[in-house]
Amino acid sequence: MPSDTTNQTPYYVTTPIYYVNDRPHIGHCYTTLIADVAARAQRLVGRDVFFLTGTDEHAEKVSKTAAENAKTPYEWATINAERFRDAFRFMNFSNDDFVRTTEDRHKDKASAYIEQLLDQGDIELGDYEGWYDPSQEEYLTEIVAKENDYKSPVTGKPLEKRVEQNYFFRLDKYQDWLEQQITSGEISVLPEARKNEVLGRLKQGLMKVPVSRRIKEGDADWGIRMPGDDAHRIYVWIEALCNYLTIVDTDERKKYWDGEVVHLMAKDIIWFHAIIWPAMLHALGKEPPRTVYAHAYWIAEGTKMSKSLGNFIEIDLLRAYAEKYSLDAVRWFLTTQGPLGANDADFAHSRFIEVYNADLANSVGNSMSRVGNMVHKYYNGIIPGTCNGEFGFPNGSSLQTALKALENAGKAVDDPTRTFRFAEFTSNATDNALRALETVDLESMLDSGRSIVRHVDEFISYCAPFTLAKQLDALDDGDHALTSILYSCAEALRIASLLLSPAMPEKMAELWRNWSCSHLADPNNANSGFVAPLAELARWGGEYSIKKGQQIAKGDALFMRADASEPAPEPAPEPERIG
RNA sequence: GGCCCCGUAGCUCAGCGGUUAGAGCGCGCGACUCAUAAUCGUUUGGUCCCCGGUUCGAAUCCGGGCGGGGCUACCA
Repeated sequence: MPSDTTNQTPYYVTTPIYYVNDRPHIGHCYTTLIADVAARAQRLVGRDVFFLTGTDEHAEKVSKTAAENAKTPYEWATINAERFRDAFRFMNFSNDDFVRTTEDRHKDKASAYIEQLLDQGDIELGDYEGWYDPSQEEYLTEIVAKENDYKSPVTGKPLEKRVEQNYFFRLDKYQDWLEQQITSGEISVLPEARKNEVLGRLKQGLMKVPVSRRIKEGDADWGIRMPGDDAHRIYVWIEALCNYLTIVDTDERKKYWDGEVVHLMAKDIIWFHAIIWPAMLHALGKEPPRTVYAHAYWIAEGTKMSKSLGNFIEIDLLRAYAEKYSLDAVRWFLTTQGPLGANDADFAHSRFIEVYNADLANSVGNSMSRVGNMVHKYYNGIIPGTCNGEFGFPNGSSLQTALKALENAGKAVDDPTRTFRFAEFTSNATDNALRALETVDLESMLDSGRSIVRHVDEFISYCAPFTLAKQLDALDDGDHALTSILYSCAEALRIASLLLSPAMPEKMAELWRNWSCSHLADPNNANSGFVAPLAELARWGGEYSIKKGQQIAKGDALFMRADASEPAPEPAPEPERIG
């Protein structure tokens, strides 16, 4: 998509709603972070964005742990939902809403959807027969049961064959439709590896899926009752999926479901999102999601995270990293080094430092710092003039003058015939970023921003404005040349900063304050929204460009270089918490 | 058991039939000094997991193997 047009389709991005009994860890933060970066990027583009996350609260175990902690299920869920809210606030996520499945706005609509499916015959009563593991209180599939010799994989006790009456969703009716939708890409299942997995499994055939649970003696009143049958409640998973629709199923928000719907999640729950949910939507007469994107997992210092090892990277460790290296650095590391593809990614301290120094301190931060410093040093921080960003062409002389200065100083000039076109370069980078964004390729989107930074660094080394600055009196055109060079560096970095801002909103807002750039509705609030779409903000020499006379303050280093020999941050000792 | 993915430079990965296989990072060297001992240039570095096959030609397609990982529907 060329940068001079703005996609007007509303953009709706979701994360799974998180199981309230979990403690917020890197996995929850990562999925929500990529949703946040995508949402911020789309808002920057100028689209109408709705970004939803929240908590899934009607699980049976929630009422159990609540009882163990002498709380009602709702009180317990509230305490834990707050932990997610805290974690997400800390991560500076820009979600437009936070759904709790215990809210009426969700329950009422979810219940209505199920009722509709019942009325239509898409949900019907039937018998569920399976191998029950009494010790774990769960059913195992025939295959799993057989593999374990019909014994509990956990306790080794014999499994029981049980029959239970349940309501079933006729998923089997939608096999052909699903296959067509996914194969054709109408529902885009990403990454490709996951799409193959889903299609492969689809070929094995679909069964009816149980969508209710019989309410047992002594059960807490928790969850949503099956419409028309108080003996059952809606199975949490089925009810939970409905959140994506319930929360935007209002007059004001329905435009988001009619727009581009993108569901993000980790790979373990792709089946629910790529198969069961689209089939339910189709049965309800709603459009399926446009994109179902399942990322892989984080591992910790080369080791898989597990409950038994207790090595989850929890929010407190991320807080410790943010404390030391800044939150935006953490966001950058997670976004660019994360498991967005099919392979798992490693959260390793040495890697964090490497990436922090290479990408942020030495590249983005340093480049902005050196340019700011030169404007400060040579022009008292006031941009003396503008430039079209073209160097080395016949009608210009700035680069030639700069090279002359190098020659006068007895310095080597590598290739005197080089040319630079910053307007074109930054516009291409912007287009590349937009193209990457369409497939949620955030790493490559952000790299487009960084490519501008690299280009600026290369340009500075090539034309050496600092050498030129020492000969302003000796060269006729010296001042004009220096002005052109510094302006172009600053303007290019300004455009780079826009492309980097979805991952690092606070740091880029800081740069804009230092450089007096008015991109934000409120310069002091990085979350206040952009004053224009990217196509206008990023136009070289356009309305929002750096102007003659604009103040460029040196400011503090955005990312101070990290010392690799220092020990890795550790989570602060945790204050007493329930759970 | 079934199905799927991955295995390419020290690390992370791109390339998926066609000139001497690439990028970023790291390492070494040179240059530079505006900048956060940053930057720029450049070198080094690879039986493209193994064995067979198809082809004028394979990292790329096919078959088989080895190694790593995933999914297999009621924990969420």
